[in-house]
Amino acid sequence: MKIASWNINGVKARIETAIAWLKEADPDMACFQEIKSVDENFPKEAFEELGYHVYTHGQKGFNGVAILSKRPAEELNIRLPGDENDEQARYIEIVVAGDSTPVRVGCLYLPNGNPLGTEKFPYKLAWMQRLIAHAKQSLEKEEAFMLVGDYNVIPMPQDAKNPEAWVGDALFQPESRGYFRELKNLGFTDALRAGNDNDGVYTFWDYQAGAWQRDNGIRIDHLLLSPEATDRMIHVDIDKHVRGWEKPSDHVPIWVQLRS
DNA sequence: ATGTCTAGTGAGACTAGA
Repeated sequence: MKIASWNINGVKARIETAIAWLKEADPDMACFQEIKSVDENFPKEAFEELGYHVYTHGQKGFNGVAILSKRPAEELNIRLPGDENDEQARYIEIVVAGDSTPVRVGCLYLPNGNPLGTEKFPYKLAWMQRLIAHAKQSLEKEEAFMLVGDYNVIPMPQDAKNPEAWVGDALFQPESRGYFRELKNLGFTDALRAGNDNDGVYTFWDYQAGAWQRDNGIRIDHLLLSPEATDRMIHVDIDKHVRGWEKPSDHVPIWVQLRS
């Protein structure tokens, strides 16, 4: 089972690019972030034609997450528990049947948190604490479980081309990195780092200042796998070439193949 | 440090968010 995550930066602007990638990559499940669409306007039919069941949790203007899955959801949960006043659409989770045991996938768009000194940064940290609490509870189920998405966290200096440029940024604060580490240390495996210590592995290149042409990237999209999912991991990769396509998102897809 | 993009509003020479 191939499971992918991709911040598409607007489903309306990205529909042709997304369809081209789905046809090429043919994932069994695709988790999208930043759909920037309300549920009613999400182009479900275009994805259903490719054989996907479509689950969305959108809002007007920005944020928004969606999961496309060839297998139907046996369970669907939206919103991260822990704050009933949080209106931002940043989390959707489904469970599908695997060939042997169920697979639970949470698709998340973690708050950016910039600029520091505003309410945005404490919101990010509070959201991360809620994610840790939810992850802790979910791990107790001892399922093949994964938390995938745009974490807006650069875990280590080697995850940025120019780490010094990110020192004052919410994506690279000690608190942000600390909570990411705390989450991972609950028992998850950072799929990409399971067998790859290389520098220069990125998932995001800014639209500005020729970041893509200079390979000035950061690794902020992550696949965190529970022990049960990690045991079934066959391959993980980043579809870097998609950043060079016409009308690209500023993020690229990252995916993992699990033994079904 | 800043060479951009997306959606929304309302029809911008705009703004917010990233």
